[in-house]
Amino acid sequence: MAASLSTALDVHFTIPKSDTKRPIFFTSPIRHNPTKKRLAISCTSSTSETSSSTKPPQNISESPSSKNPSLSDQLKPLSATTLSTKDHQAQLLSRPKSTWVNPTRPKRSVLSLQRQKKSLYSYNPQIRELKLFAKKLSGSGEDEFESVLETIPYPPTRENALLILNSLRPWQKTLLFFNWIKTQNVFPMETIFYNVTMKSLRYGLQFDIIEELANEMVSDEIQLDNITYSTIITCAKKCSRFDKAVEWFERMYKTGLMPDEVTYSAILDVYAKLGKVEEVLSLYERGVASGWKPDPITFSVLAKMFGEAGDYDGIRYVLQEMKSLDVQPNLVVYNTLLEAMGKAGKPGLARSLFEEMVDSGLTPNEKTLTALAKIYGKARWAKDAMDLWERMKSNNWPMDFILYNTLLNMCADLGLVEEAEMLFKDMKISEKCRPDSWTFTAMLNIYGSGGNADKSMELFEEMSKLGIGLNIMGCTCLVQCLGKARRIDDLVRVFNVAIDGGVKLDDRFCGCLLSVASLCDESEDFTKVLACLKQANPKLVAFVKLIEGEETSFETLKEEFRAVVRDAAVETRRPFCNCLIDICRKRDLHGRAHELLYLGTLYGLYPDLHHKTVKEWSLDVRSLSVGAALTALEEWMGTLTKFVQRDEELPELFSAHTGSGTHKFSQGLANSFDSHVKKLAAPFRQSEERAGHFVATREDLVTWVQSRIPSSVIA
DNA sequence: GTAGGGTTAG
Repeated sequence: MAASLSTALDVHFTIPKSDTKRPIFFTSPIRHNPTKKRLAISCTSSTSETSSSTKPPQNISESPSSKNPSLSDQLKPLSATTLSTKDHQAQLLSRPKSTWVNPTRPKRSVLSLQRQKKSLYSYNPQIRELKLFAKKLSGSGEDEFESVLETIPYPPTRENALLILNSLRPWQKTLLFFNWIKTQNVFPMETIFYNVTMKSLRYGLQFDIIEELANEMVSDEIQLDNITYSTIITCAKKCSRFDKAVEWFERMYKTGLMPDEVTYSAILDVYAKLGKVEEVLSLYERGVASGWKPDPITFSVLAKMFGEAGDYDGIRYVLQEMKSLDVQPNLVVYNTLLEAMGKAGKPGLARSLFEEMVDSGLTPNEKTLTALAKIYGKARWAKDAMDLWERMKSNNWPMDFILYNTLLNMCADLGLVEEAEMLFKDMKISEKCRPDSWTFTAMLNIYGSGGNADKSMELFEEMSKLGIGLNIMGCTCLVQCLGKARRIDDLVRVFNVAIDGGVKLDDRFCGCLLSVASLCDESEDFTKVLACLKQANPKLVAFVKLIEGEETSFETLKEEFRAVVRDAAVETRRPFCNCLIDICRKRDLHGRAHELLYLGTLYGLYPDLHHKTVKEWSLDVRSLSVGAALTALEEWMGTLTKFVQRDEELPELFSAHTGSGTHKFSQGLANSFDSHVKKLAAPFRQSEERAGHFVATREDLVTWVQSRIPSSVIA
């Protein structure tokens, strides 16, 4: 992966294929930077240095083949004057790691340390009337535009036109006005007119038009400056046209223009969003080596990138860099770092970082608190969550609707029903944070997980009244809850409302319906649920019918099961199989249940079900439904019976791992398992040392197995 | 939204 570092950068900076020159620019800073250690951590296969050593020695005197010099070409004078080709090759050969830095010359810059200056506006006494006119123009219809244009209160001089252009929106209006100024021929078009127009186009995500304008600038010989390039690059990024962002960055270098720190951090973010971590680090380090002191925005870009990758070492690197460069994180940087800590699974460090932030005198905003609430919820840190909540209230920290909804999700994670109800009430009486579909989904999750079907249905009715649509997640929670409460008629009603509301039913939802079907005792209910499921997934229902058919052969079952599994989303395959086994057991089709468990194992849905060491054999049923777990236990006992019959060697200990289910709402697989082994009088007992494990000794198990084998068989 | 760069939800 990391072998791509030097090659990828070469490509990005458009080094002609025929040109094998390895620019010195690409080799220097890493070796001399403290981040080398960090690179070594993040590169598992090789570092940039080893990757460069895999390249053939490169001829630095070779002339570039392209007309417009690339960045590396621009830097050619440096390399050409400091080392002859021969010397350089000798260097490369004598040192497998080909990094070389000229000790006598300063490093060549990759960015301009001076930010581009903006021109100052002179005061325009007609500002009020011109802004009013711009507002009128913005609000005019397409067909009125020209007639409104004629009412322009002052002649479109350069300053007047710029003022209007700056106040126009949306982008269609800006573009119309921009084109109109061009036709007036009152003054020559300058870069700033293009920049202002492009900015408006960027709000409208109109990358293609921006690119047209940029090309027009090139052909009309109007200079593109750093503001033009950064606008083009960020627009391409917002439109997910990353290739275009990189392309324009390269073009800038080729024309001989150095990026300033704004353009530079914009392109860093492009590489970051592409997940090109090594490239980002390399660019960052070269910038620093050029004398650049990155600002908080840059660190925010880096932190976000490492957060997305869940890379804790990277997050530490960002913190360390800010410290060593003496850059104080601002609120955005803290927010990004907190989010990143959450994604890297470090709730404790997020907590200390938050305290550090507060101690530094910063006041958390909605985003800070949203990040923390999410982290504490996912980590199931109820105490910290409640402390945070208290502080939010006593300090009057800001709230918005996303924070409210995140807090509700946190309540769902922690099983805090009353607290959720309080928040929900707060939202209803608030001005700005009225409950939306996310809010109701969170509440449906909370009541649904707690098995409160009455409250869930109240929410459902309330949503209908408020005209808030049910989404697929809320629908799934509701159907699951109603299914568990055996309120099948309500379930069908909800299902129909969802269908009418255009909810797109996914495999998870189908799995949920299938599990409800597996719970149904009454065949009438079973039929109703399958009728719903048929609308979402007719093949699945056909397969259920096939299972029930006595005449269905194993071969047919196998083929059709394969098709069902193949068509299902990966994460729903095992749940589907679990539910199908449950359905079999519920309908006394035990033979089918065993066939399905076999097929599920055959198609890899139950990897790691069995584990064997010399001393212990174990069965891990944690990812199985109750029916599937019991089927697996029976299957296992059958196998052991054969072992006993054949007098084969057995380990001292047998164990079954059910898990103990720490979540407040989790339904105990352990309990069902316990009652089943009691029913079978099997010698498995819940282990006191190992939570969530049932254990049996060889002696007890063999005795039990023998007691079940008819004497004729033993004889 | 003062010609340009970074952060919030299954």
